[in-house]
Amino acid sequence: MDSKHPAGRLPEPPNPIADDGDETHFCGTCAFSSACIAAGYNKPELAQLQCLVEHVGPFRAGEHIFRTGDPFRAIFAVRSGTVKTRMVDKEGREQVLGFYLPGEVIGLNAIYPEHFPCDAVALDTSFFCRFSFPAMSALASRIPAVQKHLFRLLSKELGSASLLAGDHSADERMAAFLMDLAGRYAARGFSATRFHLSMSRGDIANYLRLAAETVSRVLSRFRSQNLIRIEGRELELLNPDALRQLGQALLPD
Amino acid sequence: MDSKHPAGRLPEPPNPIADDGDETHFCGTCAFSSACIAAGYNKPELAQLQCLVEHVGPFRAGEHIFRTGDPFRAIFAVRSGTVKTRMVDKEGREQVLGFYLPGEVIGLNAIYPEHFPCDAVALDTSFFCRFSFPAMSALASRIPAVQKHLFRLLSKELGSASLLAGDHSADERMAAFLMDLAGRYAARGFSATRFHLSMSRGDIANYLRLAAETVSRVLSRFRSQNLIRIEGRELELLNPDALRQLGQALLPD
DNA sequence: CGTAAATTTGATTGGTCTCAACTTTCGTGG
DNA sequence: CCACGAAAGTTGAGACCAATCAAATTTACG
Repeated sequence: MDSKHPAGRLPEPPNPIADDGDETHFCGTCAFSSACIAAGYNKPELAQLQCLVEHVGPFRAGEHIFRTGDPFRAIFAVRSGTVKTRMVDKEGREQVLGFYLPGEVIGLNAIYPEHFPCDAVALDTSFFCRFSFPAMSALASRIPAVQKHLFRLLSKELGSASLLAGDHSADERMAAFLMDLAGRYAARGFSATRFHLSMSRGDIANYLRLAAETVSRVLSRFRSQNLIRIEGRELELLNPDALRQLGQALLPD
Repeated sequence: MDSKHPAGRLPEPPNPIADDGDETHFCGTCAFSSACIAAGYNKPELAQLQCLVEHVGPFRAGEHIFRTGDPFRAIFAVRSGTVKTRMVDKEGREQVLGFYLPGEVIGLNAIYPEHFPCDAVALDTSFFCRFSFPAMSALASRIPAVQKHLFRLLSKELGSASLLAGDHSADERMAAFLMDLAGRYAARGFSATRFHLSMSRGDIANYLRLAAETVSRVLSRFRSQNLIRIEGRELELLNPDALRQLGQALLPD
């Protein structure tokens, strides 16, 4: 054990799987929470919002939430678990487009083409809130706050392409990736310094446009620099400031 | 003259600057056309749509349409000219996010942050239709087709990040870039095989995450392979099929 | 417990960047 | 109209980071 830390094993991090028994907490951290609140928990409109939501799942690791070419009928908020979206070109090469954590929304890029342009694959056992898009649009017409919320969701996703931008080194991209995940977990109320990487090294590499071997090497280097602790897919950020510094060119602010 | 083609100079391509005297044609190719049509050219709503549109310009090459941090109040449809959007990090390094041609819309990524997250810089003398976003939202609430159109615009832009995706060779990225431009010009009624590159080699390189020298080398190679003719910024695609083939991994379908 | 998949680590290769020099284009003013 | 300087673009040579190839090891799972 070359780690300077006492424990031989990383303790289990808090499991970022929403408690099905705690609707209020989950909804409070969901990307739709402000829309739901705007609709009014105590107004008749809420009933309509509830109407168009359907809880779906579980999906096991590797199962598809939707597939490329499926007709677009709904968007999905991740309720628990993790999802990757990906495209597969005709030579069979996979391209990972993004990872989605509890509270985040998938499927928005299907509105225009009216068919899903990518696959969504569960990385963990996952549950979702399914929002019928026609019903959601109709509601948005009647409740400006819901419309505004949808515009904001779409616009927000437009701004999140920056991890891939620029010709940055493997270290910069990896540091930015870890800090991005940390920030997104923190935004949903989970630990920002200890979490589980639901995706494989290969998926991370693919997403960051690196080779899987490079991801492994960078993580090893970060560990030897005491920037992180990592055992398998359990991660602890030991020096978030240094990581933020490393990835600053790719991170917001 | 090492070219096998008879003419010593490339003829001037059709100038993709909308004819101000031909409103109908421009609006027919604008990204908002279907919204305008949906609003109904002969209904009272059209008056409202006209109300919230303001023609702005000219902006000369190098002038800003908006700057990072400006409060978000409107989106802009390019009426004529070309625009690049870019972010500048605190070390002063520029990152080109995209190029926008006549009929395309800029500013959508500012809805969520409520401030523009990037600069928009004219590459040509340019004119715009400015759409007040609050007014547009209000109209969208009353006219479902307008709302739908905004959703589609936003979603479409989500799907257009693919040129940057993947770790592809300089040749693949350049070929895909040229074919993407060609397709977008064609969609607006301009020539798909002869057009002017309004952006510098440096801007192309930055956008494609290459060095300017690499862009220059790739274009020279394409020329020597008779895939293109290029003189300065005047471009002719001599073998679009081969270029599409080269860039297929990055192009839709 | 055994096999396949994932991960780590090492050695080598290669494509693109960097540095550098030169040419061309463009805008400006004499 | 031409001269001039600055910016943009081209081309070459060498260096370097990450990809690829290869192999050992660990982990996951039936």
